[in-house]
Amino acid sequence: MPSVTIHDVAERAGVSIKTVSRVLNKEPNVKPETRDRVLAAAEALRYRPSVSARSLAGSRSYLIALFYDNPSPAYVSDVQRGVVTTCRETGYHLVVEPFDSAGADAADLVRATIATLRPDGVILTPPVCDRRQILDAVDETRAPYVRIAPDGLIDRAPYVWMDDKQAAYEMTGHLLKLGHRDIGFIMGHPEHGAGHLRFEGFAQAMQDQGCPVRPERVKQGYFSFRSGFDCAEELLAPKDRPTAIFASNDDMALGVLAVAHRHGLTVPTDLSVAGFDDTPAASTVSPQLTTVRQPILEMAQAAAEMLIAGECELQPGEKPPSRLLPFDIILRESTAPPRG
Amino acid sequence: MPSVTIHDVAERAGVSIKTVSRVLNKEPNVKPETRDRVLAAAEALRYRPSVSARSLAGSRSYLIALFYDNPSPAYVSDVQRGVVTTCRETGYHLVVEPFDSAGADAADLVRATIATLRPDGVILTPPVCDRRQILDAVDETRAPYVRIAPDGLIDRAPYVWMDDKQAAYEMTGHLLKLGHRDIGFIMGHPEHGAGHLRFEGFAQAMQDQGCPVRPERVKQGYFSFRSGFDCAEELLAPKDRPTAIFASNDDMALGVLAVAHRHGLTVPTDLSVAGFDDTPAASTVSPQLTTVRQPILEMAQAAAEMLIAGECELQPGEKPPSRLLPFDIILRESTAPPRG
DNA sequence: CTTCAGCTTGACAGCGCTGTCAACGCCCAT
DNA sequence: ATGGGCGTTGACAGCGCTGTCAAGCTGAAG
Repeated sequence: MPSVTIHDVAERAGVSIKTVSRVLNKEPNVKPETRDRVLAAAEALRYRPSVSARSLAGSRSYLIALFYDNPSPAYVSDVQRGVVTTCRETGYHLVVEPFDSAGADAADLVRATIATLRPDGVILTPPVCDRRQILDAVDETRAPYVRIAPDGLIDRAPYVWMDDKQAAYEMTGHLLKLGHRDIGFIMGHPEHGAGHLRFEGFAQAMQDQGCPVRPERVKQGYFSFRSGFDCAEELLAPKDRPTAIFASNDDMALGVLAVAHRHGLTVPTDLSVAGFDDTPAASTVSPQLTTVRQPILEMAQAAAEMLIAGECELQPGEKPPSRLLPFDIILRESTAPPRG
Repeated sequence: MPSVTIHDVAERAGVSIKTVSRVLNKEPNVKPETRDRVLAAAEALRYRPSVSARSLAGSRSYLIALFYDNPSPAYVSDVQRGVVTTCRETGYHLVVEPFDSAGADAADLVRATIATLRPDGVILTPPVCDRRQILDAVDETRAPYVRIAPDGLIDRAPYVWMDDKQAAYEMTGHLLKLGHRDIGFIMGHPEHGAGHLRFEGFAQAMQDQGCPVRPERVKQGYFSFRSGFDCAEELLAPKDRPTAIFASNDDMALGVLAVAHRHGLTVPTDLSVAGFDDTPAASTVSPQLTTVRQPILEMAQAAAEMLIAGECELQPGEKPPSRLLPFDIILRESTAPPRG
């Protein structure tokens, strides 16, 4: 391969390869003039250090590994873009490992991948970041890792997150401020922690405004369009129905929209609907959905930053760091004051 | 790091590291008994060769790089899963590089990434695989690469594809067989080649059945929901309207559905609608969309196979290989015989 | 003018593996 | 018996870089 090596740069700059290495790694104690010569030579030769050589010789691999298991493609896509954005600034690269995190050999795959790649950091998204077996496997390799939006196990390892409860609180507040008093809520999958937090936020907001949360107004969904549809059917069929419905995610909110439509209810005039996640569909449907935007990209960026900065190489007993990122309440067409 | 090296395995098996290397790389001329001893030792030690060391010492990096620029998340997700599936069987890993392929520094990014990573293969998806600048950049690095569903430049480099024209031909045939004679067509983005091919397939099918393609029935869309919506508006507003509409992709077909709905038309009774791509939304909406499923995952798998098998390391003048994969026509609820 | 700290630089030894090449032993043909 | 071919194995030299360590130099302090 006709590739240019550090040697070529050293020769052209009239210094030793070690000095080139110093300059490229921004090590201190290099005379500015020397630095400039080296930089010029590297530039002229379009020199790019080999990741393999660096990782073999040094203590960094310039690789971040992302393990994920089938969250929505849009979610994964955002995560990847976020991570890569950060990586670009620092010469890092992202290796992706989609896999079945519930499979029998999931932990082995994680161990094997980390062992061969020796990434400087590992990123885990839900639901991978909530599986003990996987966390154990990663721990075993001693590779630094961050979890994105983990559901509990807060003290165990570093993570980045957004405040689901607060977001649900504020969204409910929005509905309340609009004048709604009778609000239906569709819960998320019982095994998914965020679902629970969102309900808590809802309940808290209602309580703070002196609005009772009527049990028959709260339905158990599963984050799917279908479950949203079914819950909405139960909520909207009776004569006595809520003036607004807050679904724990957009897919279910879409189900609510469908049911409202079937029942001849106009959204938002007859019924306000709020979702959560700001999925692409949320702004495609008509009326466009009022929802909560999760800072997915930002969380991913933050995760990569923490890893690359070395913030996740913990001493035993050290408290794992974490970062909280702000969400956005996206007001669109599906919410309005109640009729009358 | 307390990681086990090839040395440890060699010691445990009582052979030289070279022999371990032979066994792991499935080189010939190793006594079966020796092979077994080595394998047992490697197994016992849970040995995993270091990708960096292998790539530095040998001629393979065990890395595949995927460059992509914002096709839909679902598309990218499928591509990645396909590639990774193949990678897993052979100890390869996938590095992803989302980027702005139209940016001024796009080619540089490609060059730099390939130079530092030295991947054994590069995969390019639309629209990246259609940009001359990018192809030139990859060529320059002499890294083997495959394009997924490229739009032309057929002789230039290896690729995998599906027959868009034939698929559109067959889908149109389906509509025709149902009894439709007056079919509207919504074209894709003019700069996206698949769009053109799909139109050709449509036109060909119409012609073969002696159905004239009326110019006012063909609208220029841009693959977006919005553009589909607008085109459908033009198609459906007049009294004289087609009995079926074939949109070049699902997003636009969804737009058609929305317009039909606004106009009080029932799909498929009053209007048949066909899409292309089989996006997730296609089976979520009501009525579910009749569409064409692209073998995205399979194309990605094939691409990785070609790369790993070395089929893409071409001699100058050698004809680039390609693989054609079969699509599926997915018949769902949105198409039916025309009224009366 | 000497001393020593501190800045700047380079020599050198690997990192963990593969490619090359040579050595060894075996079996068959002569 | 002898030579040649080939299956099997290991020694060894790097791959392109970083970490270590020491040398050379400078300038300030004594």
